[in-house]
Amino acid sequence: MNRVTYQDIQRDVLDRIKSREWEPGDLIPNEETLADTLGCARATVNRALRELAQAGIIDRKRKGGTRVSISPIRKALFDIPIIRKEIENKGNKYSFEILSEKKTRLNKIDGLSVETTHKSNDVPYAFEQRWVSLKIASGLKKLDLKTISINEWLVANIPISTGTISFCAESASEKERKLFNISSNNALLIVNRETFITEDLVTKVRLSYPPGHKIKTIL
Amino acid sequence: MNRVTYQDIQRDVLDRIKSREWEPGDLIPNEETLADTLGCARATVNRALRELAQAGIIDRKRKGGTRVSISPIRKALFDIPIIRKEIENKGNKYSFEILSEKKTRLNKIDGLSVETTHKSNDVPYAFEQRWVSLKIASGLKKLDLKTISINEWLVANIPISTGTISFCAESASEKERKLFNISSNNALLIVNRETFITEDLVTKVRLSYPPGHKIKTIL
DNA sequence: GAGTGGTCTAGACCACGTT
DNA sequence: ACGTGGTCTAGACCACTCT
Repeated sequence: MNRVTYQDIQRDVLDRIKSREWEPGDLIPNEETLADTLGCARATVNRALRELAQAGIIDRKRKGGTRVSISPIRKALFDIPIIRKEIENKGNKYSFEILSEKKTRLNKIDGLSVETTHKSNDVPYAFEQRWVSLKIASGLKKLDLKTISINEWLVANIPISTGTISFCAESASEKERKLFNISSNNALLIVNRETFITEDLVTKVRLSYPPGHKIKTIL
Repeated sequence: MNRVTYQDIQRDVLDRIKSREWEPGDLIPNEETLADTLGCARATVNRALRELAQAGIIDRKRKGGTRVSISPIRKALFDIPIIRKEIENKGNKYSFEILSEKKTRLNKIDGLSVETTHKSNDVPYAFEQRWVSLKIASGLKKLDLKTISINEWLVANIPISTGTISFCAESASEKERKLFNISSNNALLIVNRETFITEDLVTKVRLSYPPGHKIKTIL
């Protein structure tokens, strides 16, 4: 007699939804009933359903019960990798080159503006324009910059942060056309990121990828 | 005497990481020790840490213990909205126009290929090229197509699915240039999606957005 | 007021991975 | 072999929200 696991319960519930035994909008049995039916503790049912609710498959309300989500919010979870790892995971050699570096102010905050080219097997892979708050960058030595990229230094040294990210498409600038050696198809994928530590803007990045680059995920 | 909640524990752990009491790579106390220290049950600590691990803040291994993540995988969670809602949320009027529709085969499966323009206040907002499996599309009446878009019908009627999504940038085709009325800056943001129900490809979509369109999220 | 999910507890056993 | 996290249980009390 095997125990019923929370994953068993999730499979069971998903199967019933797929088979349309429970349709979108339907109320499903409450935790206690399910626990009795399935022969397990209520806490186990709770964990199974809580996670399904997190995933947007079902909606739960105290007293209101649990329903199959009517318009499940499709959520896509992206991993934002360190570019070095992204390249090395493909079995290629990573390198980077700092094109320029100067002090600038952004929103009246002193910072450092840096332009970097990330390369895969010595071929330009992405172009990065970054501003870093000086308060943060002060911990960043010239020596470090020779060996690791700013972003990697940041993620290794700044454990927790929040921020925004957005994707868009732009035509390549003259500089980018030269860098990526492109002519006709000049549509670049642009990723913009802003990172904050408790209200303070730490760094702002614009990454551009050459035509053909894809960012993938699983729904 | 208030009970210690799993959220209290999460705050406590995050504070210690932010204050660098626990630095990236450090081993943190095991569940039992933490439970004793904080004065709560081990299960409560477990839930708190399990969720932080899901979020990529810490890494956990049986026997190996729990460490502050060295290179926290930055995860970005996107909501994939129904285009109609995306437009209506901006306070604009949604409409769509079916440009073409014909039977085609994809990977030896019979299906329907449909091209649709989604409009915001009657201005083209996105161009959709979609293939839908006929097995699925058979439930989709001509009548339905007049009132709701295919995608909306699908999310309302197909509760569970998995799939992939990817972003890239492409130059506008002749058709897209005319549709969006663009000339010089012709970089489009492209979203490709494939949706499966238990191994079977249900629908495959390519959405193109005109220059300037952004897809945003919070880290 | 009553029903439902949300959470905590104390104890137990198991699974994995390091040693 | 042993230490750690992973999970289940049975019971309890609480918080929300619908009627």
